[in-house]
Amino acid sequence: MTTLRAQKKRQTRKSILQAAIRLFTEKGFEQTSIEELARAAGIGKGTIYGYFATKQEIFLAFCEEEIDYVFKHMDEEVDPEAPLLEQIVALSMAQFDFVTANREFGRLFCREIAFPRESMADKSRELDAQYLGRVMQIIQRAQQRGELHADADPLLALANFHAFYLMVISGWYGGYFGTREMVATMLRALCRQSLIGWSNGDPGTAPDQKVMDQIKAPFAEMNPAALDLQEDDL
Amino acid sequence: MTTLRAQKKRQTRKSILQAAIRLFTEKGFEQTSIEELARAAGIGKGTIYGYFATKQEIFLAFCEEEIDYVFKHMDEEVDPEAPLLEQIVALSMAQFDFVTANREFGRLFCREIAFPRESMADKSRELDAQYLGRVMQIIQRAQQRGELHADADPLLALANFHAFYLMVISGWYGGYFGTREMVATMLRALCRQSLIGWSNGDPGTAPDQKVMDQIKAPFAEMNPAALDLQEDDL
DNA sequence: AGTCGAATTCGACTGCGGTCGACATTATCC
DNA sequence: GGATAATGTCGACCGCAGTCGAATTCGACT
Repeated sequence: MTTLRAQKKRQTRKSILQAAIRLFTEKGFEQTSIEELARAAGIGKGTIYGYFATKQEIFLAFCEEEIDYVFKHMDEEVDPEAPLLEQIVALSMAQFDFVTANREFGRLFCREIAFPRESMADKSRELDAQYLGRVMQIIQRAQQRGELHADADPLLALANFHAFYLMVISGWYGGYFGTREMVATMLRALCRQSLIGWSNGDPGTAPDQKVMDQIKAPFAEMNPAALDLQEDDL
Repeated sequence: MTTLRAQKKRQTRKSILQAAIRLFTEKGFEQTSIEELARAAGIGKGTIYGYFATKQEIFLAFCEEEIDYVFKHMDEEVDPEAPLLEQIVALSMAQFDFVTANREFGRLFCREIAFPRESMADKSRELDAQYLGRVMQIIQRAQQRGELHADADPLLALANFHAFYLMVISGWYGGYFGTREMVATMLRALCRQSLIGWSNGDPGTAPDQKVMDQIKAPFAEMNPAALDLQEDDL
């Protein structure tokens, strides 16, 4: 018995999401007010809060829709028989491209995923499970075909690669890696280095030294220079 | 010639920061309104915006004050002669303890540091340079005394360890690591594993298997289960 | 000292996220 | 089918971050 009420509710929820997709894409998340969204969905402002508790929650629902779409394509782009390093880098960079397609959007997304507020933790975990699950799959396949040590801990490997992914995105937003190429190079260098400890045989080609130098340039002065305290207290 | 104006300006800035430290500590960042802050600092609301462009900026300035204080103590706790693994873990966990002393505060801090908005990028870089600089120092010392391969790239090592730090904090906020012990164990396991590839000789004792199992438990079902798309479109 | 321009202070005002309680619609029970 | 409870809907309203222009204070120059 799908009651009339339940039907309407689903319909309204969909209207909101469709309006969200349109407006967020058109004018961005922060630039779209709840009132606007409600009007576009053909309902009153207060009604929205019967479906989503906060604006952030609408954002996450929006992401879910988008990311479903993206992952469908992503799966086609990663060759399941390529070396582990290549698969990891390809998948991570695909995710990176999606996230940073719109800088502003990506920052909000990363914040919500990496450091979710209590109330969003479940939704957030659900979302990056999409990504983590795929990495895990890649790792397990690599282990099955003997590319990874048999006694290597897959979960530790997953955490390892996920850490690198997080770091390069953070570095991108922090301005440490200015270009996509630098991000890719750094990611690959990190994964490769760690695979030396994890894998049997050659983990992959070394990173491009020119790009690495480019990355390093701004860190020239980071030796012991970080300690200059000001003294103008009281 | 320190003009009267400049003196007043510095004084007012300090009043704001002192009020911020008191109020943010007492009732939290989100619970403190700009108006309140202004009143506590003995000035009008609008005046604050002559000193800080946004509320976030006040937050970062507040963090700066706090973190200066924390780092002074932190330096005393890390033994510069201990094995690299121990130093990295000790420093990272000290930072972790500081950041998560107040869960709410820490989340805002991490978001601002890891994924800063354009306008905050400089301030944000300046802040984590405090942390990164110390890690770098530890790495370089380890390399000098031969614990790390001479041809290991220090910057890559820095990125490597920073990635792990970011990941465990993110995991903590995402609810993957419920306790401090789990965070420490995971961090140590990751660092140790990567040091196998980086270092000469034994990188350190293996992680506590019981805690690792504890961490793994929730991931039992993460094999290929991440792919269930809903089909209620149109 | 007196005057003018620049810097600073201030609170009323705007816009927005989120709440609330009055009202409307649908389900349930006799 | 009619009465009552449960569930949805709505926009006026609240609190707060950030803006703006009028008013005030300060420094420089005569």
